[in-house]
Amino acid sequence: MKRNSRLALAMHTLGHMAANPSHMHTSSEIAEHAGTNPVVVRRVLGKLREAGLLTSEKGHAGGWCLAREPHLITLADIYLALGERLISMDENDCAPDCCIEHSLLNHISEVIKSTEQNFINHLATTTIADVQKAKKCKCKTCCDEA
Amino acid sequence: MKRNSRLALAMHTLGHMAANPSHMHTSSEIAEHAGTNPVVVRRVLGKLREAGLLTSEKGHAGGWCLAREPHLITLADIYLALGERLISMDENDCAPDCCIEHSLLNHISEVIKSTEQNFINHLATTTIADVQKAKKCKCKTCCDEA
DNA sequence: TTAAATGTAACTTTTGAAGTTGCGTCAGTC
DNA sequence: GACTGACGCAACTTCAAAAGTTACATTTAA
Repeated sequence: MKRNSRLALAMHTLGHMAANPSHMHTSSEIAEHAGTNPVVVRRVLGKLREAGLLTSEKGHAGGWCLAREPHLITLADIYLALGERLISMDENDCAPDCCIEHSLLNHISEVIKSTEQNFINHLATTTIADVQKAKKCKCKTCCDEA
Repeated sequence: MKRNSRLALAMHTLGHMAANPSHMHTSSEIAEHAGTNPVVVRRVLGKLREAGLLTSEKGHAGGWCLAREPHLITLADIYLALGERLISMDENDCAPDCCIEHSLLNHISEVIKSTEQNFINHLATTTIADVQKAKKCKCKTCCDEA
C-alpha cells in the first residue's frame, strides 16, 4: 500500500461493507482484499469505530460491520473520523519575529479553513450506499457479495 | 525546516521580495533568513523562475528578484508554479479489477478537482504586495527593507 | 585572475506512514 | 474447561519522500 492511503482504505472498505451490511468482515479478509496488513486495517477502522461509524466484535466469529445504514454514512463522515487535514501549515514552524510570516499566516489560515470546509461539503453529498450502487462492472473477484 | 514546506518557503520569500523588488537577493541570504539551505532555496525558487515569477542572475552580484510587479503575483501563481497537489489519489494504486474502487474514484476525482480549484481561487485573491503591506509589526530583524 | 553567485547531480539524513511481530483479552465451539 | 479465532495494542522495523549536504561546473563582475 502506498503512502497516506488511510482515507482510500477506509472509503474502499466501507464501500464494500455497504454492499452487505449484515456480514461480519474480519480484518484479515479486509486486509487481503486491500493488499495490506490486518493490523493496519484495525488501526484505520478503529478510528471509524471511535467516530461511531463501525462496530467491532471480539472473539470467535467477531469482526467489523457498519454501525448505521449505508445511506446514512457519507464520505465526509469517514474523512472527519480519520482526523486528518488537507493542508497543515504548522504555526510553530513560523519564525515568531517575522512579520511577513505573520501576515502570510493570517491570509492563508482563512484560505485553508474555507478550502477544508468546501472539501467536506462536497464529500457530504455522497454516501457509501451511493458508492456501492454506482459500481459499473460485474467482476466476480470483488463484488460477488452484491 | 519542516516537511513539505516548499510552499511556505516560496510565499515567505516572495513576501519579502515584494518589500524591496529592486534588491537582488542571494540564495544564501534567503536561506539564512528562512532557516534552511541555499541549495534548497535554489531548488524551490528555480520552479518559480520556470513559471516566470522570478529571474535569477549568475555570477558576481547575481541573485534573485521578482520578474513582475508585486501586485501582479498572487499566491495562486506561487502554488501553481510549484506543481504540487493538495490531494493525490494515485489511480495506479487502485486495484484494477475492483469496481468499488472505480466507483469511488469517479466520485472522489470530481471532489478533488473542485476542491483544488476552490483553493486556487482563494489564493488568487491575495498578491504578495498584499502580504507585504498587511504586516503589522515593526520588528527590525526581518522587515527593515521596507 | 579571482571572487561570488547560480545550476545541478549525487549523496546522506530525517521523518512519518506503513508494515510486522508478539502477546493479552475476549467470546464462541468442541 | 481447553481451544480456536477474532480484536486491541504496544513496540519495533522498513520504506519512501522531503530536506539537507557536498561537490563541482559555469558564469559574471571587479
